[in-house]
This record gives sequence, structure tokens and C-alpha cells, in this order.
Amino acid sequence: MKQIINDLIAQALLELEQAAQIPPDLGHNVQVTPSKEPGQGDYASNIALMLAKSAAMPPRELAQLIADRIAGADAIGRIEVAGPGFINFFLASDASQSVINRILQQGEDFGRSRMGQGSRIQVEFVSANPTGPLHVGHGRGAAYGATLANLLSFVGYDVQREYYVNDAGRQMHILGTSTWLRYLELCGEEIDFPSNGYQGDYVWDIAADLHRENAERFHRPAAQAFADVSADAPAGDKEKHIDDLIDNAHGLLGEDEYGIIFDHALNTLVEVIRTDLHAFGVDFDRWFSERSLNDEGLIETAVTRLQDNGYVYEQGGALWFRSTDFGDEKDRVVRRENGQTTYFASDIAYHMNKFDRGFDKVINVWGADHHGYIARVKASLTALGYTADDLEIHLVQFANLFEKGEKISMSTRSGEFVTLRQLREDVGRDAARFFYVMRKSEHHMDFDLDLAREQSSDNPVYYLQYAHARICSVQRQCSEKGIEASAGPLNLACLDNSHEKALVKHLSLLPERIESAARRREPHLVVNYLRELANHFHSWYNAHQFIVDDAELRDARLALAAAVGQVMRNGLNLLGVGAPEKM
RNA sequence: GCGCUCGUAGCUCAGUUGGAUAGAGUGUUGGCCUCCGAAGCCAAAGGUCGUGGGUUCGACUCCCGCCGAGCGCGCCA
Repeated sequence: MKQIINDLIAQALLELEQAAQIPPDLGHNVQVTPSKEPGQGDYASNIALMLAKSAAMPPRELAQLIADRIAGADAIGRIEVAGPGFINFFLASDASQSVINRILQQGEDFGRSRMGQGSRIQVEFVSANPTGPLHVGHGRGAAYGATLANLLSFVGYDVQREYYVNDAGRQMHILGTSTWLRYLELCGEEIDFPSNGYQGDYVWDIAADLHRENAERFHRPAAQAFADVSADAPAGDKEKHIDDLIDNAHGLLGEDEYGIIFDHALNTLVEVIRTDLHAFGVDFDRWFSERSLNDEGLIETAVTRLQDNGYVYEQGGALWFRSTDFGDEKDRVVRRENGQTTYFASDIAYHMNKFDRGFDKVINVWGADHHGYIARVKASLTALGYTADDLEIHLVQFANLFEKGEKISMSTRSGEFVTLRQLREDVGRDAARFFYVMRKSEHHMDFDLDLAREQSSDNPVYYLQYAHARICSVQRQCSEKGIEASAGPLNLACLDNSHEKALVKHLSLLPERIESAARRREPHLVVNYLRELANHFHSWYNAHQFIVDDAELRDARLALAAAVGQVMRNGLNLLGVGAPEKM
């Protein structure tokens, strides 16, 4: 519809130009937006205001010229000039009401579009270190990424969902060693658990598994594990302390046995994460291992390519990438003095690999604490010869959890955190998914646990679900009473009260609102749309009876209600929220 | 100190990329079930859009300066 009006305006401008009523070459950046007020028609354009200056003509006069050219077109019922020079379009009522038939006919496909034209887009999200179960801090990225991927897929992109598993590096060794130490305790050894180790109960679980399957195989005296280990905090350096313990674990167990423990901890946690996410309605097409980058020599390839392109130099025994050439604040080390490549080097290789896989667009969803890495990653892509703009990074701000008005503080290392699983079991999957995406993702948000938990009208997710359940209930009433829609086409023209007109118009907006949400990467726009839809529906419901004696009117109203239900389902489905038939 | 993200009703937040009288929810106050689900509807009240300039027909939106909040500034991952 928007496009039709767009074309009408462009055509009018062309005609005016040819009639020499306006100067040529004004540029036709036509903007048409849905009107907010019913008194301002269905759609409005500010074109006259935009062009008034270059046309050297008062905006209202120009608007009138354009309006006169368009008046009488099909689909347009009425057209008028208003305010400082807006052109308001009132659609012919049959044109707007036809959306009901379209929705019922297209069903779950209503709102789909071909905007993406099948181009390949990758969304990488969550990617939390597998050093513990996911906590509520990861939930927002999971919900945002999953919803964004759903949206992009719905508007015609070929979407791949990926999780980057950080299965290399020091944090993983800390986890492996933490597991081993707990195992030793299960073997009867008495130890002082390192302050910098992972202290959560899940480490005990993994150690217990290990002990069940391997008995005493990895048992070494605690005295040996702690031999020559420097002091722990507060007296000593907790980082040095844990590093010494890791070295001892390697030495005492040998690479093979150490590897068994390490892999067991890693695999268990990846599986825990995968299961939790699945229960949260979030699934991935690929789990990409950081270690595989090294195994396949991709890190070397990336560093060599940077070197060949002349962006690498040596200093202090380390290899540096000159990212400052591309706007980064400082240069970055890719290979340390000790010969090991850095995490950043892995990241370069990973992104190189993403583009080599042929994606047209790559989207990363990161926690806001990673914003400092954007410049260097983009710099590396430019240096490798890729188009850095094809990498989009979206930051998701943290959600502060509130309970009884108090902020809940958390720390992964100490094991004091609310897990995503606990949240889901507490407030339910629907409320959790909904709460995470109802705010703009780049804004800080407060997650009110009491509110999410509440099974009452205060909880916004029920407002939408209730609208859907109400519609289903009406449909149940009909079948119980043996009411069936009469054969033949619907007479939608009898849907003529203000509630019905507003509702019909809102339904017709879904496709463009979905496209807008996808284009802007802002799933919360879908939430806003559905909330408005529910509002229009509830108002209508309260003002009018659907099941009336007049069969023609009843059929039309039931069709409208069914269309609302369909759109609500489609929208909630994108959000990963259920649309219950009863509550 | 430098950089990033922000600042809108008492509280939590929208505001369709510069448009018409800045909107919801919640909270407060008052009304609506003899009727398809009251987890709903209707109404009242609540604002110097942090602040001071600038850009223009028009600024919550764009630019600059201040004030305030969160985060980031490792040869950690």
C-alpha cells in the first residue's frame, strides 16, 4: 500500500515537472508514513515540505498541486492537504479491509517478505565461555540474537545461527584444574581450593562424574598438586597461584590424562549450555570451536596474510598488528613473546573464516563489555582485504536483575549467580523471552523478577497472550453453539465502527513493521506492534459483541477476530513466545 | 584522563531514523461484568524530553560544550 502511494506521488511529481509547474530535478526522495491520528487519514507524506524550498513555493500550495494530480486514483478514497503542508491519504474502505482476507489466506506466512532476497547472513550470538552454565546475563543476548535471526529469516534472508565456543585458552585450563582439584577432594584429599578457581557447585558435579567413571585413576597426593605453588590471595597473587596449579596438573597427569579431564569438563558444559538454550527456544545451526582454528592452521594463515599485507611488526619479542592504521586506539599483539598467539589472533582467524564461508553479511551480538574490541576486529578485516562494513556488531547491554526492589549482584567465578535455567523455571520461558526483548537492546534495562513471575494483569506478556486466548475462546463458543460461517464471500464493509477501522488498519501495518524491525535489527519493535494490536483488540472486544444474530455482521467480525489471532500468533512466534488457546 | 553506550511522567520504558497537540505500562483517583474470558475496557491526573548553545520551514531526534550514570581502556580469555 505504502508503495502504491509512493508511486502515485512520484508520478504526480513527474507530471508537474512536464507541465512545467515545478522546476525539474528536485529529487524524488518520497516519504510516506502511516498516520497516527484517524483524522489524518491512513497514510501521510511530507513530500511538499521537503521540496518546498527547492521549488521556491509555499509548502501548502505545492501539496495542493500534488494532491490534485492524485485525486481519483483507485484505492484512494479521499486526499487532503493539512497542517504545514502534509498530504493525507484516506484509503477506500474496501481497499483497507481486504487485508483480512489476505491474512486468513496466507496464515502463518502473513508478514513474510522477500526483502532479503535470499542473501546469506550469519548471526553469531551468546558465545559464552563454557566455564560454567549460562546465567541471566547471557539471557538477553540469547533472546535478542534468536529473535533477530527469526526476523531476518522471516523477511527473506538465508540465516545461519552460530555459537563460537571458546574452548582454548587460560580460562579453560582454570576450569580443567578446578575440576581436577574437586576430584581430588572426592578422592579424600584435603585442599585449600584456589580463590581464583571456579567455585560453583557444577564443578563438583563434573568431578563426581569423572570419579564415577574413572575411579582413582587421576588421584595424586594433594601435597604434590600444591608442591612449589606460590601463595594464594590475599597474601599472594591469585593469578600466579592458579597458573602454578595448572602447571602442576599438566606435569603430574601428563597430557593424555589431563586432556581427558579437560575435555570432560568442556564437553559437559557445552552440553549443559546447549540443553539450556534449547529449552529456552534457542537453537544453533553450528557450534564453532575455537580450538579448530588452530588445528586447521587458520591462525597461522591469518597472521601470515596480515604480515604479507605489511601490517605486522615485531617489538619486544612479540608480533604486533598495526591496527592504528585503521582507526584503532593502539596496536595489538597477535603473538606473544612466549610464542603463543593471543585470543585476538583467534578472533582475526575466526572472522576471516566467516567471510571465506561466503556470507554476504556477518552479524555479531556481543555483550556491551566487549565494545572495545570492535575497532580492532574491523581493522583486521580491512587489513585482510575484506569490507569491514559487512561485519555488523550489535551490543547488548546488561540486564540488572531486581527482586523486591533490590538489585541482585552476581559473579561467575565465585559461583554466585542466577542461572538462565533457574530464571526459566522461575518465571517461565515465555515471560523470560518476552522481558529480554521488550526493551531496546542497546539500552540498560532492569529485569523485575517479581513482575515476570506474576501471573496477573501486571505482567505485560499476558496482555498479548490473553488477547489470543480470548479469540480462541470466542471460536470455541461458536463451535459449541453450532455457529458456522455462511458460504460465500464476506461482507467486510459492515466493519465500519471506529474500533474496527483502527484494528483493520493496524493489521495492515504488520509487514512493514516486521521489515522495519529486521532492517533496524530491533526486535523490540515487534513487541510494541503486538502490544498496540492487543490494545486495539481488547478495546473492540469490550465495545462490541461478536456473536450476534445478524449473520453477515457476525461472519465479518469473526473473520476480523480470526485475522487478529493469526497476526498475534505470527508475531509471538517470532519472539519465541507461545500463543496459548487457554490460560 | 581517553573512548563507547546512555539520560523522556513518581517508577519501568516507547517515540516508525528531522514532522502535525511527546505516548504506553505501572502507581494514584473515579467509573464499567444480567452480556463471547474483568489476566480486560473507559476516564482523570502526571513533562522545561539532564542542561546551555547551534543547524532550519520544523529538533526528543542532527552538531558542539557542560552535568550525571554504566561499561571499556592487558603480550587475560
